[in-house]
Amino acid sequence: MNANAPTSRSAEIPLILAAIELFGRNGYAAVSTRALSERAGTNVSSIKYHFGGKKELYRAAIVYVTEQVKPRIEFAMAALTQARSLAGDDPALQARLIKQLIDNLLKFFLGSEDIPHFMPLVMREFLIPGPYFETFYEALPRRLHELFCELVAMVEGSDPQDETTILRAHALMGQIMIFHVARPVLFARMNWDSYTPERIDNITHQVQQLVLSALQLTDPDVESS
Amino acid sequence: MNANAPTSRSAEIPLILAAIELFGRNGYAAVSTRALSERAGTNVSSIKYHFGGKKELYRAAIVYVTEQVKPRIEFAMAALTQARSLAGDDPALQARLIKQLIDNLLKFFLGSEDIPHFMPLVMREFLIPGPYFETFYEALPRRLHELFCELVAMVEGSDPQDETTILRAHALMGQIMIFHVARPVLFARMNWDSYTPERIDNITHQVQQLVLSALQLTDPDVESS
DNA sequence: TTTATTCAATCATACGTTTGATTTATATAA
DNA sequence: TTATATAAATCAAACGTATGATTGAATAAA
Repeated sequence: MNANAPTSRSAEIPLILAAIELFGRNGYAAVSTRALSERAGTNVSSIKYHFGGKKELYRAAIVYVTEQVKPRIEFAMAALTQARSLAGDDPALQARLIKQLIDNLLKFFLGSEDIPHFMPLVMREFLIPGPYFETFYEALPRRLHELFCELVAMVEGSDPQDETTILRAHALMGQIMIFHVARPVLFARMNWDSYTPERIDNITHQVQQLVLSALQLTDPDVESS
Repeated sequence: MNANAPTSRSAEIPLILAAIELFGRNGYAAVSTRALSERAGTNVSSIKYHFGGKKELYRAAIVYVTEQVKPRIEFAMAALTQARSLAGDDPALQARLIKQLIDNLLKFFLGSEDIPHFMPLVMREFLIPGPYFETFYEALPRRLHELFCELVAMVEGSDPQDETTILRAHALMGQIMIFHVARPVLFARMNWDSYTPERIDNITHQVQQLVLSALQLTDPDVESS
């Protein structure tokens, strides 16, 4: 029983990776089974054999991405829960927690990560829900959203379930998300064609300052003028 | 010479409206010429006759939407330019200007407007640029972006062309945009299925407070506690 | 052998486009 | 007004192609 024997089920992962890439770039309808199998280096019929059809391959791609990203979110949730008990009522610690989270999220959304090509697919499902939105929503955006609500509730001393808290957290998350979502617009405006590390650093700093300011926190790492 | 005679060229507008609706809802590749012509109540071949093909119909839809929305943005730009000279250094007036703009934008993005169905198409082009992104970008998002940068620059006393100003304005716009863009996520989270006027009011209020706070302005319409 | 996987070839269908005839509108002249 | 010529617009039908799905033989592994 060789665990990484490439013989059996060898076409499944290549097909899923091709699906993540092509569906992410062009959308479901614009990608043909032939294009998928060609990118994966397999025969067209392996899609039916391994998954049942094009739709099921799309679903498998979403499940795959979800399972890749889930542990990170779980980890962040756990870390936050732990940090929350430490941060307590200390505004400086709260501010650092928020800065850290913004930094992580922006690197996650904008940076070239180790799992390279899955973001477009995630975003597509995020923005234009497909038939498997539920599968995806429960595992990813919901957790992320709850995470952010916990933070806002902590700072403002409110209930993380409150409508107001959720709306405010949602709005603040928009400051991060828009840099991924409206990328074409920002790039056209700035004459950019990629997010370099320096640009991400600058964006991170500006967003951190805006969010801290919005939450009436002062940055503990900058002496006030 | 009856100006509104429905006889000649009567299939053009219905086809464009069908294109705005269907392309907006399902994306370019997922919509067939037959579906378009059926929705418009015309024959398939009128697409070739009036526009040249499916691609050109898509372009016509973008141009149409652009021309519908452009005057509003021009008007808002003019109003802001005028208001800016009045607001000057008065933080209270600046705050009211910002509140007003946020209110307008959220109503525009979330509310059921007079031109009812074009928002999904606009957003699609916004998020996933098609071959006619340039046409669209110059007329809409660019103006909106500049508008917001002007405002931020006014409040912070900075140059509207500065990278920092643009990034901060971009981030703040995210607080508004996300309520349109991540609509499926928010709805799933809140168990909503539409933006009612009350919900839009609440969202508007929260975003206004967050943006004012981020820009270190106090709301002139609320006495501080 | 039995089972799992790949492959070239084929199926019916849906696609965007095109055709050629037909209908409708407009203009001109008696 | 009516008749007629020209142009504009619509239509049913068909074109060739690409699609997702499927087949059955071939290959590999247990």
